[in-house]
Order: sequence, then C-alpha cells, then structure tokens
Amino acid sequence: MDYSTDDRISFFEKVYAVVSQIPFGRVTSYGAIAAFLGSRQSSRMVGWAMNQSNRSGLNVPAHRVVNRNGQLTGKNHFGHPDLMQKLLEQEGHRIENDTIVNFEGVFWDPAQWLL
DNA sequence: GGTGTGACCAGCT
DNA sequence: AAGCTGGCCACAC
Repeated sequence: MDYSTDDRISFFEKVYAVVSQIPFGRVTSYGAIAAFLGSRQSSRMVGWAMNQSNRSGLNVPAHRVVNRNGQLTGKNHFGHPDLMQKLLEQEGHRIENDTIVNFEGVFWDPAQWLL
C-alpha cells in the first residue's frame, strides 16, 4: 500500500482532527464523535484511536473524550489511572465516582464545530 | 491473510 | 430491569 496513492482520510485521522478541536474546558463523547463522522456505531474505534494516539505521542486531548454517561472509562489507558481525572480537574471540571459532574452542561457537540 | 479484539452504544430478550 | 448481541474500522498475531 502506498500512502501517496490513498487520498481518502482514514477514520482515525478524522477522529484526531475532531478531538484536537475540542475547546478548553469542554468535553465530548465517543459516540458523538462517531455520529459526527457518519458512523454512529463506530464509537469503539474512537476510543481505539485515542489509544493509538496516546502510544504515538500525538498531541490529542484524549482526556476530553468520555463515554455517553460522562464516565472516565479510558482513564486506565493514561499513564496513571488518576491522570485523566487530574487533567479534567485542571480544566475546571469536577469528578465524582469517575464521572464528570454536570456532564451535559460542559458537553461539546462536534456538530457545533461546523457553525 | 484470516481471526480476534478494543477507551462504545443502542436495541433486543 | 439487567444482561447479551451486533456493528463499526484499524491493527497485532
């Protein structure tokens, strides 16, 4: 496979593009990103993309992406289990029981990015 | 190169 | 009401 012959942007690339545009102090969900990219059922891949970006050392704010309940399901994939929560708290969020308080209030819909 | 699997989600039983 | 299943895409073995 030759990279230069493939003009299509992979699903992962789109995920990175969206996630990197999440504003400071806001969060979104895996499903919202997947739905925005046209594949509502690809939400699992979003999380996987985060995993890859983490290992690749890309500058992607993966801590701003949680599941639809506002729960920090991916915290174990950061260096330390408490790192994700700390990062969110630094952005002004409050975490209780691995869940973002007032999640809907700070939720950032990728569709809003288009406006 | 087939198969399994993963930081999810919604629908069905 | 709570558990199981299918689906999606990329990647490791």
